[in-house]
Order: sequence, then structure tokens, then C-alpha cells
Amino acid sequence: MARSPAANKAPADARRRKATAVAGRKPASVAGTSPARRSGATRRPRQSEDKRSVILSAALGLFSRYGLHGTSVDQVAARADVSKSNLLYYFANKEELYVSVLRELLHVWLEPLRGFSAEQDPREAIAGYIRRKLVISRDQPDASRLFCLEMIQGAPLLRDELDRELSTLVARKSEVIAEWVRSGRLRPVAPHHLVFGLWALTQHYADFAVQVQAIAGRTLQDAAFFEETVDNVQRLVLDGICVPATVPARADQDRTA
Amino acid sequence: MARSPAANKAPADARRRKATAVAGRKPASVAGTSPARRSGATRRPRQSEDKRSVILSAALGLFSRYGLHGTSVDQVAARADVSKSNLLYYFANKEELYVSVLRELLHVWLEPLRGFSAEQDPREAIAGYIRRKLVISRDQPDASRLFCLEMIQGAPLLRDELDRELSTLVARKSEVIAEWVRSGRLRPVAPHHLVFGLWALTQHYADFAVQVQAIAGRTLQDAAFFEETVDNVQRLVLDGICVPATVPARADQDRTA
DNA sequence: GTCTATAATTGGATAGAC
DNA sequence: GTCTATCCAATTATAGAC
Repeated sequence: MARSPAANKAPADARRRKATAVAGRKPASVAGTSPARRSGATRRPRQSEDKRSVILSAALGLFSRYGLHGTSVDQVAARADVSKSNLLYYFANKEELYVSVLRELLHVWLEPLRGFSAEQDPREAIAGYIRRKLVISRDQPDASRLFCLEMIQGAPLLRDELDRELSTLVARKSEVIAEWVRSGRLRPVAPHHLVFGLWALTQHYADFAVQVQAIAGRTLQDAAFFEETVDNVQRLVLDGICVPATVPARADQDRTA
Repeated sequence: MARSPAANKAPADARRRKATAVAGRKPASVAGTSPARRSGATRRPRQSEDKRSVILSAALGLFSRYGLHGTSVDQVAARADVSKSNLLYYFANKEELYVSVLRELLHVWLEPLRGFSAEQDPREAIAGYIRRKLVISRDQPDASRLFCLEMIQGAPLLRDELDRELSTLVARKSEVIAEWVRSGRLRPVAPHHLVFGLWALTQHYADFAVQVQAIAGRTLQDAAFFEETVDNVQRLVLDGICVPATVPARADQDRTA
């Protein structure tokens, strides 16, 4: 299967290109077989850029639903409104296309987390983070789903980035959370688990949208449901981890207490 | 896995229609000649049952990682230690095998939720539920992943069951949660969102095990990490939704307010 | 029930004209 | 850069002997 880079029986030169794309460490410069990859040094004509991004976006839509193997390049080409061979002019092969999509994803996906810093009020920072992540789940559900797909499958094509970019970022932000806890602004919580919980709670609404739809009858596309979701998730998390002082007094509950 | 006798029996005609919503594939004509499915009425020799379940379990392992399209029947056969054609004697085609796996899954997946009833103490019920779901995430991560995969893809082969079994069960249990809220034993929370949150928080550790491993360096297989996870998730959820009476230290809040 | 072919088709990738 | 026409590998599924 095409799962492991050099573990199949493709022709030699084709495999060479695949291995390069998959391993990802090396500067993915491919010998002049195809002009698909010659970035950086020379500027690319605008038209090419546009077409590439059209293809990438079509690919995202399909890969995120059917996976790498469930999607044919024909389908991507059709959706991007280019011919199959033209697509293969821009991306040397299917796997390179897939990885290209994934790379863009990782950036978007991590962006909201970069904002965390110890100076912020944890309640505001976390509430804002939840909202931002839910906005992404609402506006870019495909991205979330593809990321999830890739994780489920063991991230064979993203493992390097995972170990580097992602885990170092999380390590830094966990330190921020730990600082919030130390300074008494947050209840004791294992930072990693809080991060996992935030991801899980917010991405779920994109990844399991079908299930949410089946049960709640609505998805994040519905404005009211979106706000309802933001509110519920925020309260679930915050009222669990914030020190009691930061919990706004609820008059009715004070009366009953 | 659970060999429920009446679990997954579809009549021969179901085999014939294998047109799926999956990426616009056209139906492959199937001549309904294989004896793969003749159940219920006649008892099946034990050996057949055993072999079927061996195949199903092999299929789960592969489908859950690589998806329906990412897995070949050859691979399943190899993993189950049977020949490909022998496998196709037991399951008329690849899709029937896949659906058979999914059906068993849904049952396991929903089981813990059935326990909820209004008479229980919500705190105990929910804490117990979290632990049970995390046990499943630990012991049957493949099942969780395959379920997730199917959801991401829009559950094309499970949609009926989703709309029936799952959503009616959730509707009933949501009523239980609502009752807990009404009786003041739980903070105000939208039942659906609580259910989604519980699922998301617990299944995340199975579905994103690779990410958890990359960041935390451990998975639920590690006993200490498992208990740490149970504890953190329980606290996150419970201290968020339980009535303030169960939350210690309200005194300072009154002072600042 | 199990096996050895093999039919039948999909789909990734290339060649070469323009 | 783009297209048409292929090539060829991978796989599903079937036929039919034992």
C-alpha cells in the first residue's frame, strides 16, 4: 500500500519523487522532471499560483471527506475544473498534492494557539481561544476533518511536523498554562490535558458534524447554534478550571445556596 | 468482539446493491451467487463463526487505520490468515465486510450511555461514564477510530443507524440530563452539548493517540497516564457542571463581588 | 470450504503533439 | 501550459477445479 514511503513497487523514478515528497525533510527540490516544484528562488507567474490554489482547495474538499485513497486525481481535477494531466503538471503526483494540502493546514490549525501568553487574563484568553477555534470549525470544517483523518491514520505524512512544530509550540504554551496555575489564576490542571480538551471540544463540532446534525438537528452553520455552542463550551471549560473568584456571581444561585 | 447472533444480518439483496455515496463511484454489478450470507434460520458451524470473527477483527484493525479505500481485501485476508478468495466466501464483497464491522461497532460504542437514569447521582453517573468511555478508548482504540473515520466521511454507510438508534438513545438520555438540571442537581447546561463534550473529551485520546503521544509522550496504555486522564477529564467536566454546593471555597468570591 | 487462475475495471502516471 | 491518448500497476470480484 502507498502508506509507507518506499515500501511499494512503483517504478524507480516515480518512487524517488514520492520518497522526497513524503520524507519532507529534504528541500523538496525535484530534478527537472516536472516544473511542478520550483519554488522560492524564482517568482512564479500569478496565473500558476492561482491555479495551484484552486487545485489545493478542491483537493482539500475531497481529501477531507474521502481520504487520500478514497479520492482520485480525476475527481480533484474535475472539481478544480482542470484536466487530470494539467493537474499533474502542477503537482508531480497525488501524494505531493496531498502533502501540500496538509502543510497549509497545519499552519491554520495552530495559529490560534500562538496567541497565548502569561500576561493575559486566563479566562479571557481561553474563552477567546474557544471562540476562535469554533470559528475555524465553522468556517473551515474541511480543514479540521482532514487534519483529523490524518491523525487517525497515524499521521504518516505529517509526523515530522508533528514532532517539531506542534509539540514545541504546545510545550511553550503549556508553560504559560502552568504559570497561570502557579500564580493561582487557574485551578490546578495538567496543561496538556487542558490543551487536548480544548482541541477535542472545539474540533468535535467540525469532525462529527454529521453526528451533531443527526442529534441536535443543527450545525455550526446555524448562527444561533454557533453562539449556543460557544457559550456551552466556554462554561464547561471555564467554570471547571477558573478559580472561584473569577466566576461571576449568579444571583439566583446565591439565593438558593 | 461481541458475537451477537442477531447483529449484522442483511438479506441477500442487500449485497446486490452496493452503490454508495462514496465519491461518486458507480455500482459494480454483483452476481448474488456467493453463499456468504445465509443466517439466522440455520445454525452456522462453529468454525465458520470463528473464522468470520477473525476476519472481522482483522478488518477492524486495518479499516480503522487506512479506511475503506486505503485497505485492500488482500491485506485483510493476510492479516486474518486466510486466502483472499476464502475471505470473499464469507463476505460477498469488501463493502459488506466493512459494514459488518461498523455494525458491531455501533453497539459497543453506545453501550456506556445506556446506563444513564434520572435516579442516579449525576456526579457519579457522569464520572463513571467518563471512566468507562476512557476504558474503551484505551482498550478498543481501533473501534473508536473507525467510528470517527466513518463520521468524518459523513457516515454514508451508517446514516440510517445514526438517525435511528443513536439519535433516539441520545434523545432519551438528554431528557435525563435535563431532569438533573431541572431538579437543581446539575448546573444549567444544554444536554446535547454535554453529551458532545463527553464524547469529544474521551474519544480524543483514542482518535488522536498519535498526537497525544507526540505531545505528552504517553498514551492511555500507560497506566499512570490513564488515571491522570480520567482525573483531569472528570474534574474538567464535573467542576464545570455541578451545582456550586459541590464546589469548595465560595467565600472569597463573595468578598470580591 | 478452499484453492488457483483470471476476468474486468479503476486509476495513477507518462508521452508527445500543440 | 495544456491537451489527447495511452500505458501499466493494483485490486476487486468471479469461475471453476478439487
